[in-house]
Amino acid sequence: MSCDIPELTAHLGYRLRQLSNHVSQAFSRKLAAKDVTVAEWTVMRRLYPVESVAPSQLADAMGMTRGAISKLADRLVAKSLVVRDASATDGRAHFLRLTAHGAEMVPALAALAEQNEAECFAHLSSADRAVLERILANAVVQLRITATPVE
Amino acid sequence: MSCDIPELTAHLGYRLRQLSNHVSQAFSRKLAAKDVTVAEWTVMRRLYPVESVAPSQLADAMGMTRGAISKLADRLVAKSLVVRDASATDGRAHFLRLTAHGAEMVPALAALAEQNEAECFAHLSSADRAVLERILANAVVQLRITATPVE
DNA sequence: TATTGTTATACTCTATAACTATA
DNA sequence: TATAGTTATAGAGTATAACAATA
Repeated sequence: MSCDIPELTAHLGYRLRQLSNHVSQAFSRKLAAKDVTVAEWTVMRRLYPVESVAPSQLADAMGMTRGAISKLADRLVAKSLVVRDASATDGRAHFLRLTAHGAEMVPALAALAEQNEAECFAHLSSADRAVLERILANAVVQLRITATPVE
Repeated sequence: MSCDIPELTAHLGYRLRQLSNHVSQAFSRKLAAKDVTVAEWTVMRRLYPVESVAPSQLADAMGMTRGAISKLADRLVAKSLVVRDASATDGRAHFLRLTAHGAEMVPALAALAEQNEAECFAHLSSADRAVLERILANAVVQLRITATPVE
């Protein structure tokens, strides 16, 4: 026989992706009702508590290229959720800022995030939930993961 | 203050996506050296132990549309890793099958999967690893997740 | 009519690299 | 010359829907 190859399901990476995709897709469907993608929500959530952020800062924080952030910002501007401000001191620099309309939407979107979280992890015992939280947080530190997930 | 919104990092879904993206992207980079994507590997791994599989079966098993499977198959055929056979009994039906070249590649690709798994989860204690395995496997059952993850 | 599979179209996200304007 | 940001291009993935051939 030629089957000395482990099953796909034997890999933690496979299981992780399976569950993560399910959770993200469920969230994506909820956000779609508000015409917002997960990437757009993540930007909005990051802009919400601050005055404004430079695209380059956002790119670093989210582990995306500046080109990708530019396109994301284009979509958010087209939806009137975000505006671009020119810097007063540096002719090259810009800042992204939530519009009043964008800021108003954040609590509702955050509620969808909470709802998704509740639905997807309702089956976990509180002990399992705590363990999973600890393992995931620790893995992010151990693997030196800095990027914000988008997909 | 307007900050009654939970941090992004407070969500299990966020952490899960962060780790899952890291693991998948690391795997994707390893596979790229062999000019294979994660989705292509998953198809190859599924074809490996069997004679042949219909595109529709593959679509169901992987949670993808038939159109998506068609495109994936096109790429695998273009790379001479897979061939399409016509069914002898049903003029509509086709089957996908690994070429000799494709089958030869599977063990090397499986080794990359093992290597990625080892690198990404080396920091886990064996107890944590067992717990994570149990939690993930149980979540897949509880949430009735049937699709093979691709991204 | 229903089913198999392909094809067309469109959208999101990704990356590299060329480009503009400014420092 | 280096930097900030945009834009162009290309590729992989997603989905819906139209289509051909066959059952």
